[in-house]
Amino acid sequence: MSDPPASDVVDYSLGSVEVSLAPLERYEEYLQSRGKKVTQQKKVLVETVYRRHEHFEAEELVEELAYSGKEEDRVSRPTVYRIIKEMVDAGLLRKLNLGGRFVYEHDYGYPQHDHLHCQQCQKLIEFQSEEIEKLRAAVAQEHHFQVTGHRLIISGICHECRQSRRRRKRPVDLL
Amino acid sequence: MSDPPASDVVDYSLGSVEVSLAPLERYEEYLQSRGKKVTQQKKVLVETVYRRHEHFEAEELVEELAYSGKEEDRVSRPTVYRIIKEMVDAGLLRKLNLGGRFVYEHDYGYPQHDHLHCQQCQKLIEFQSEEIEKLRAAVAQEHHFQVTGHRLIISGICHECRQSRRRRKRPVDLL
DNA sequence: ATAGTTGCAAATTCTTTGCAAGCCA
DNA sequence: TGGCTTGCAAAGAATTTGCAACTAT
Repeated sequence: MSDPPASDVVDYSLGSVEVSLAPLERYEEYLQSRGKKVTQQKKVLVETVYRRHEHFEAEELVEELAYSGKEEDRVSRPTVYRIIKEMVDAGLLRKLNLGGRFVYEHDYGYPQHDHLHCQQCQKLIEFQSEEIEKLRAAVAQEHHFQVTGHRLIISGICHECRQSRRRRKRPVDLL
Repeated sequence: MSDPPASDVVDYSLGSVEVSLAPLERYEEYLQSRGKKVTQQKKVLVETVYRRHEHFEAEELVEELAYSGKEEDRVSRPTVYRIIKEMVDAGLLRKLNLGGRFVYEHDYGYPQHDHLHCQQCQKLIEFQSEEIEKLRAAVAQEHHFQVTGHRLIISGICHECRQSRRRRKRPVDLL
């Protein structure tokens, strides 16, 4: 462990949302409300996951925690999976599907957003748009559907990859 | 096998798109252009998948084809997976992620659309909206991103499930 | 004390691969 | 014929489960 983020505002790419509790506190609140326990492993997971704002896969976390510095901070594979799932339920993490792969991202203290997914370099670019909210509401009303959320992933080729492609496609390079 | 659909227009929920070739013909065209072969198994898969317009999972198809009527129409598990993948590449099928599960749907002769996913009964409701096209284009331009497609799934509770929930929640039922 | 938790090993689920035999162009 | 395909059995990757030991409350 080490100093956990004080609380609220952090400097993330899309900014952040005002939250009154730090992730760990919020998680503890969730756990207590369900009669679940706050363990060393859960603290390690929250700390590790919130130490940086990046999308990650379950197995990446498993590897990182299998050989982490202090022995007391090591968490087994099954437990990593169990806790990740609990964190998703708790609203701390969000699970995304990228054409077959699952990645997780912060879902607490972070604004609602969607993604552009580069099929070439696998990069994820976040963006926000209020239009989607409206669209959601309109479609939902039409179908008497009660919306709880949505997932929008726009796929294609990012700026950088387009440039390298263009470069590779120049006549001179093709000969 | 049995009589394959004549060609173009069929009566699907969202209507259909004008296509000049029947799915099988289109697939054959794809195969020929790549020096791949048109086999009995591939014909069976296309016929089975296009016989009805429903979302299905790979394993459902495997089971259906493992015990199908005529012995000559049986297709092994690995082959079902291989051909499904090829059909996706050929543009006949589209692969969707539903929070952990993969389902496939027709992607040829069928209009572009998105889904409402009921978290209660797992039902998928299709809908169309031109708004998304605009949104896609706008976001893409802003990020110099070249769009090839998108996936939007709005999740929540469908009309029917809302009603049964409401019923279950009436005071008299709660006591 | 006691119910939730953990790690380990084994089991599952879904999908893919190696390879010899078979089939289409 | 020659190369793409198939089926079978086995391998894999990702995730989950049974269970005895452990720990937070």
